[in-house]
Amino acid sequence: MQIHYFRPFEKLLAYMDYRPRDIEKKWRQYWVENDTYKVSNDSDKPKFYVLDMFPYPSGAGLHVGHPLGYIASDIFARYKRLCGYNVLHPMGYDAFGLPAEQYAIQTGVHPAVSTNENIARYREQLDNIGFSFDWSREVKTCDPEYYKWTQWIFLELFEHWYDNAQQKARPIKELVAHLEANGTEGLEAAQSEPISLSAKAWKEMSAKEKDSTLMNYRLAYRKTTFVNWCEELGTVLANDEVKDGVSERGGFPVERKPMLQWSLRITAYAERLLRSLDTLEWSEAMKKMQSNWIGRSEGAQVFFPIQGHNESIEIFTTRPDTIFGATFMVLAPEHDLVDELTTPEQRAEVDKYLEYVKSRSERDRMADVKEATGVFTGAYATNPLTEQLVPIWLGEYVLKDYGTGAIMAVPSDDERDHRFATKFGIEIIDVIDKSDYPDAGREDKVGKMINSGFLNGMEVKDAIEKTLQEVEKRGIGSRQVNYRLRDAIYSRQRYWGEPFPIMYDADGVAHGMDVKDLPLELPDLADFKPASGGKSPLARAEDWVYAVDGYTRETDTMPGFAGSSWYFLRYMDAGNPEAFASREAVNYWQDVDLYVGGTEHAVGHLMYSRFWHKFLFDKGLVPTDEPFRKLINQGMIQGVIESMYMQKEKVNGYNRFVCAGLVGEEPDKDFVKIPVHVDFVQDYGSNASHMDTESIKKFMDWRPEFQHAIFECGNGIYQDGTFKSKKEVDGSHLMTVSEVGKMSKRYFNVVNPDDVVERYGADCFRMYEMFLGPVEQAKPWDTKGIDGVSKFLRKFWGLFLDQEGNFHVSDAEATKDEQKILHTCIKKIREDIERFSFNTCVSGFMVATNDLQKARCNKRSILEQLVVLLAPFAPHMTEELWHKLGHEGSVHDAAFPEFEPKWLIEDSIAYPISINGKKRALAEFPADASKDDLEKAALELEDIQKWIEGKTIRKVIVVPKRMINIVVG
RNA sequence: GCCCGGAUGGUGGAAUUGGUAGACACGCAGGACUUAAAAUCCUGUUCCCGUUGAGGGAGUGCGGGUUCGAUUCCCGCUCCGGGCACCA
Repeated sequence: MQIHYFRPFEKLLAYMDYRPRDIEKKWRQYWVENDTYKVSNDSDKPKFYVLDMFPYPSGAGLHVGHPLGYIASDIFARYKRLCGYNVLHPMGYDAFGLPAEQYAIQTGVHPAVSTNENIARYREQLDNIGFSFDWSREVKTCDPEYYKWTQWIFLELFEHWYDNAQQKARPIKELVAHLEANGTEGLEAAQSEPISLSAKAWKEMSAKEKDSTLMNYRLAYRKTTFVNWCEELGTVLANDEVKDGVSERGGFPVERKPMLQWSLRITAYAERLLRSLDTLEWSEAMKKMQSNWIGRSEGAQVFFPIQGHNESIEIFTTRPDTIFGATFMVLAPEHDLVDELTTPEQRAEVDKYLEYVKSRSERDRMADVKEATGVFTGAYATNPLTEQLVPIWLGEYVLKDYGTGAIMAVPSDDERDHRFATKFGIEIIDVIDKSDYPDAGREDKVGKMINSGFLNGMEVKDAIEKTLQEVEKRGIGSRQVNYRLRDAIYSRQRYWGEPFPIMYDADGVAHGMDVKDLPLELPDLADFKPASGGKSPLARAEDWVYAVDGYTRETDTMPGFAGSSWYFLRYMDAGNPEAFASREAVNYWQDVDLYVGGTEHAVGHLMYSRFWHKFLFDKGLVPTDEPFRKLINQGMIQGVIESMYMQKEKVNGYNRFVCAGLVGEEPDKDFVKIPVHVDFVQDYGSNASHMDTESIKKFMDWRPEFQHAIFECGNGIYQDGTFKSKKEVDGSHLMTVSEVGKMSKRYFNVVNPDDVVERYGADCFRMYEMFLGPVEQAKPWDTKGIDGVSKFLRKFWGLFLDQEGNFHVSDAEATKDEQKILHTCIKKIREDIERFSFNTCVSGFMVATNDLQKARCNKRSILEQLVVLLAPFAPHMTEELWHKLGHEGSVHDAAFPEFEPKWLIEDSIAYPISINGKKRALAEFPADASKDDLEKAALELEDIQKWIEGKTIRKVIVVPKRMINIVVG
């Protein structure tokens, strides 16, 4: 049949031929059969390590937000591979965690079972998207073969201390040797609290005493810390789970309770963690967050002697200059000296206050600063410089774990101290005259000292230095560097985590297990509820706890960040039974070149991983001091949340839903928002979102408890299948509320990538996720726009087809214009991938495809290069085209196209010409025109003449190859 | 409360180093093809005034500033998102 020339039918054939479902399935199988993505540790090529933050496999499965970062990193990994690198691009699962345990408590399903099911589901979903992961290196943190090494690293931390002089971790044995020889003399160690000890005293200690002394130095050690304890739930809660002093789940009272817990001495590494931030290619924001988290401050440690006691209160201040204004002291309510200090007269009031503070979460205590709370202990301390007596108060705004848990309060120069003093009528002495700085705030470090004895007349900066000298001279304190960073609490009273490889002997002395006995596997349990008295569920497994004669096992488990602090190293040599990774593997892969993940891990995971890595570096186990060279943060993909207003009170026993247009100014008073499945809502996500009569019927089928409810809108009232009209209009138009928020089961707005892939194909899904916007940015998901990308892919496919829809490319030489289209595209893709701007890559491909279609180009020399260029983005389609072009191997082993600038050289350039910065004309001038020529030519233009007529030309700015601006007055 | 981000047409976004604001898409409107629909192609689409295809004004959350020129830099706000140490 002869087909006459008209596009539509011809195109129809072309598009019919592109069947993503068949193509994608075929090539995915081919890749598996050919080990296309298997990576060797033995290669002549330069290495490149692209890593994603591994997911926690939740029961809800992946939604379209999860793969965003994975797609970006996959594109980058594939790009690097095409550029000739040996690319490590692995994936695994952060598989220990609370949700699985919670689920187990509710349903009795063992966390291992549900976790494995979830992992299987994740794997299916991931496979569906066509990632280039080397699955032979998969890790699961809950796998004993994996957590064996988590336990091993913990033991290494346990067996080391930090030498501040050498600035590195050293074996405990060397510390013991030092103590035996010299006691604490000459010892510069990171420690919980300063102790001094003679060699003799050390030698005379009992095993138990030695153990607790060493705990003062170990990098993994035990100490008492405060936790949010919920008696009713029998467990410790995260700050997140505590709302207004009660548990979010159940509303039970929560109190701050001291507990003996394992901690990691991350503070020993504070300075190094801070300093090496400079060497990282992370966003400034991310570095700043880390640096703020570490919170280095220089100042003075000062001791305030307590009147009538032998002890002193140690404080740290960054403003020693203001010491003459220190009119009172505030201790954290948990401070060790509180009990001792409190006078009998104040006892009752102090106890009442302590009771109140117990119910306050740390978050509340930091957030509620408007209203100061506190109580007087009845005791006084001596200000060591003024020798005045100052009252000692307790206040919840001072936190036990920050600094020394005590402050000297200077109401004149500290906002919170001022609020406190004002409320309780404590004396305020102005010590800085700020009259030269009218804009300065209370806490600004400027002005001249007054009322400050020997400091009077000095500028603040000099006064700080002078006070430091004076403090040291008088022996009442010393210069000190303080960090906000706290040691990481490492114990969890949970089941689903790594068991500690620790056993206690009859004296309660902690012993690390022998490495050959690792992994210490989690015992099986039928009941995952916490054991009584704040004990971990593991305490129920008595056979396990008392398995070794004379010893009891630690029953707490490790926290979520344990397994995730080193997983990137395991990928280098997954499955190695001899070591966490072989020396050769670690030396070859070195570190992660590109790490992609969410900002929500800004301080937690990223800080802990860096700390562990530095420790392993000290041990010579890894060759680099930092694990993640470059970091890219992906934004969250949000969903549209649609809800209807339902009146809180029922009407004649029926629920009443009311149009958002009818609820008045303060809808929250009388109405609650009931989330509606977004699929039911017309025009969802817009101001016009509404439910018509059909939508309401669907809603009632979905939520049968509302089948007799009243639905009222401006048009009328709908109930039990009948619509009573208020006007002439028939049918409901009930407005819903549209918000942007988390994609979550509870809002019925989750979009499963499988559904999108099924409909449009994985290549389309991948490119659409990228096309949505910059990877780093949060953005709402909307499937509506996906047609544009789908159309693009079919158009691209169409370039390879003749008018009959047969595959046909021409071997004729490409024209200059065609080369220009190609090389414009190569340049853009190369540059944009390098700066992680994947959304603009997609538009670059669209532009090239549109241009080539217009040029009716089907030249092999052009299209073949474009196929390789597109391969990282659309791996399946390009693989099909590559083979159709006659190649044998995979397109993913081809070479990435090189950019040749010669094709983009222009003879002339279009210059915008502005008058006073406003564009008035556009004109082509030769590319090599001089500044003077450009100025002259611009002024002569007709369009410009009318603007400068009768005016003075004050200045002409010519930026060659850019623009011309004429300033007239 | 503290720390870190973000805000550009009806929508997602582009503008890489201070130099043509709105690339590329979605949506919408009109047209071609079709018995019709789908699909596809073409044209238009920041807003306002004006209009023959003239021309002009405003404009990147709000208010100031620096500059020949500001989405971009500085100061002050508003709103939204993330983190704040046991969610992962």
